[in-house]
Amino acid sequence: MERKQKRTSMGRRKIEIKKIEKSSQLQVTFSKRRSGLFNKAGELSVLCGAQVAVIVTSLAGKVFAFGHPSVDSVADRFLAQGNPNPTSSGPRDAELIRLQQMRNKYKNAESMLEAEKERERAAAAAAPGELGFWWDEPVGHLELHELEHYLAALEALKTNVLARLHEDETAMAATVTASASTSNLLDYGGAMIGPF
Amino acid sequence: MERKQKRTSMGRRKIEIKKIEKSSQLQVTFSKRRSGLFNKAGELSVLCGAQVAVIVTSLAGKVFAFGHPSVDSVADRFLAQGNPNPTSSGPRDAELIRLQQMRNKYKNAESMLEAEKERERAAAAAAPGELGFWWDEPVGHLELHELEHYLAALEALKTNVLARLHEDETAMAATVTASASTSNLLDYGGAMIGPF
DNA sequence: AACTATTTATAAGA
DNA sequence: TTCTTATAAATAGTT
Repeated sequence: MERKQKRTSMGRRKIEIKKIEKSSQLQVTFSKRRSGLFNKAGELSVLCGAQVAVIVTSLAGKVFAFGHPSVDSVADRFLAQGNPNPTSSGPRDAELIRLQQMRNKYKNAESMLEAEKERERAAAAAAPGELGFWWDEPVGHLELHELEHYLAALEALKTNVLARLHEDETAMAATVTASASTSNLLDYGGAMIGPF
Repeated sequence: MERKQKRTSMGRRKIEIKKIEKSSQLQVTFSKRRSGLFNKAGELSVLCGAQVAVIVTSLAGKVFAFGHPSVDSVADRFLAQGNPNPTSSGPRDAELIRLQQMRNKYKNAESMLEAEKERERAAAAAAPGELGFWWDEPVGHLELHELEHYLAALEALKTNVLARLHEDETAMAATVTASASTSNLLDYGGAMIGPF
């Protein structure tokens, strides 16, 4: 079909990866790129059967999180197989009980998202070979206090990550160099270790 | 400059977003897209001053996580300002004490990454206007048990997220529709709520 | 929110 | 895994 507008755009231009100063511009870029990031995360998850979780907090304190599959479905699976008898003792079981308690507490707040979850389950059922699908949660104005929970979560993850790394110390040492040298993450000053 | 090779590639081709069956190709795609995802996350973080955390678990059980700024530096900041007197009581303080304990435990395992962290701090110092930089952790063979911790972390996050949402219930209801309708995440069956 | 001209990310192939 | 190349996607600047 014919075009009635003259060319109106200079098109995309290259930008430096540095903090955007203009607030309005930052806002729109944040929105666009956050969408893009979540989309990429979703594609990675689907294409590779990977579990993905992304958490983004804007300068203004708004928090967005995204993940696949749903935390709930996966948690259920692991709790079911790893903890047949919640009252038995031992460190591992204690851990599981705490997890279970956490889940119970969580379930109370969960009901309000029941509709959303149901929709997710339906979508998941339609995709053969997949166990569940994603959750994508937004959080309102996040004050500093709320971030504590976010940090606690990452803290807990990292604790486990580091403990695990300690066990595999030797293997890790061998892979650090190779991976770091090929990572474009270094462009931003980040360090990359792995994979192994 | 002249090119001596004949054209050798058909170039990139469009693919469907569905699970890749061929294992070798899945591996390559996982690696490339994981890099791309982390890179995007880093750019978003820098461009918009956003806090970003990404966790990816491959089918094989390898886990990669990435975040900005470092969990540690941000946690320190919030603990310091939110909990001037850890021995005072109340629900909030109890929460903080538990968090503090978690951090202490974490610090024990932390030392082995000291070198990496130092490098990160240096990089952060070189970037004016930034508070810290990223951590990017790999974890070795992650068995089902280890995933419990990962899930517990996400669980904790979600608990808080949902509790927070409950407080802002009215505001949320108004934004669900608008956001969901413009999200390409729906292409994969996901539900998007927010932002608000 | 839509529109393009470009820049980026990447699927294949070597 | 790494490099190349052709193409698909993402997105910066505009309207």
